[in-house]
Amino acid sequence: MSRVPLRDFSHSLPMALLRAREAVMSRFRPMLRAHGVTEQQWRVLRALEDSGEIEISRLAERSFILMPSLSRILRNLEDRDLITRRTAAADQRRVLAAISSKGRELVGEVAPHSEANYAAIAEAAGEDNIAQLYGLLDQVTKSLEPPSED
Amino acid sequence: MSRVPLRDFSHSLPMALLRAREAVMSRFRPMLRAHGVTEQQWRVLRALEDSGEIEISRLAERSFILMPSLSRILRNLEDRDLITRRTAAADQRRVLAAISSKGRELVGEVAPHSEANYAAIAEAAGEDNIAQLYGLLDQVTKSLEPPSED
DNA sequence: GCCGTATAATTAACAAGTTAAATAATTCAC
DNA sequence: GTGAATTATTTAACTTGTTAATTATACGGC
Repeated sequence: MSRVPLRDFSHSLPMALLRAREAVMSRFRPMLRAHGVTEQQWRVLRALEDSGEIEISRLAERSFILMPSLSRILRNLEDRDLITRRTAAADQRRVLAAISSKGRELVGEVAPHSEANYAAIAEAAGEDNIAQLYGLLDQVTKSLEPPSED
Repeated sequence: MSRVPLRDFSHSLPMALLRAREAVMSRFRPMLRAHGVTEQQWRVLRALEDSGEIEISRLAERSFILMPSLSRILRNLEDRDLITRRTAAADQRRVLAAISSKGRELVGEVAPHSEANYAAIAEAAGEDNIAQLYGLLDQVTKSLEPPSED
């Protein structure tokens, strides 16, 4: 009575993705920490600088952070005067967030280090490997997304 | 005075890896939840079934969970009688963990669903895309790991 | 045998992930 | 216009991630 052999534990796709992500992020975290921001706080600041004032629901999509987490992160960043929040005049359910000048300053300080890290990573892993990886990740991600309901 | 343009926000490697992982995990989480385990608890149970009784430091490596998190997870699983813990006779600093019969039962229930999910994912994304992705992830991960200090 | 150091595991403290519930404002039907 | 259903955000509760500190045991030189 052969038991169904479980997939070799070390070869699961979620684990492989987690490992790769950790390999990348371990090169960023110390630098971000030195500037007093977490990975997610950095994602939010970067997204806000990109987008300008934006509804926080859309910010959640762009930064790929769930609303409950984002809510806490924005409270933190607001308390540190790195962002501002205000309710939209037209629809008072909506909240608009924007990066502050202090926030922009911080991004300006961190960005060069971030770019340097990306360059180092590209060099270590090989530009074309990275490019190929992007393509494959995008493709697999899209193919796994739930069938759009229209 | 052109400001250094930041990498297009939507195209960062950590984000791409995160998105892909989420696309995969969103197909597992509801099923695991229905059986009362989190993703990480499942990783631990699977690793323990694979390895037999094992030092928890090695368990941390295999399940890719940091020791403080693992400590809490093992307490939880032990409270639910899904695993057992004992200190090693030879070196009392070391703790050995093992899956219990109740834990094995749970794994037996969940495993078929897990396998079915993997099959569905492979079908949706394409077997060869997945295989190629594994290879690339492994390669990039290895190339980014800190130079071994020997 | 004793002391300093190293190692294994846990605990602490704070941030974030996940699911569900609660709040508040808007819209739509009537 | 009033009330039910909908939508945006926040809060709640629990689990995990991350870094630092603490505890307990083992080892090595003396």
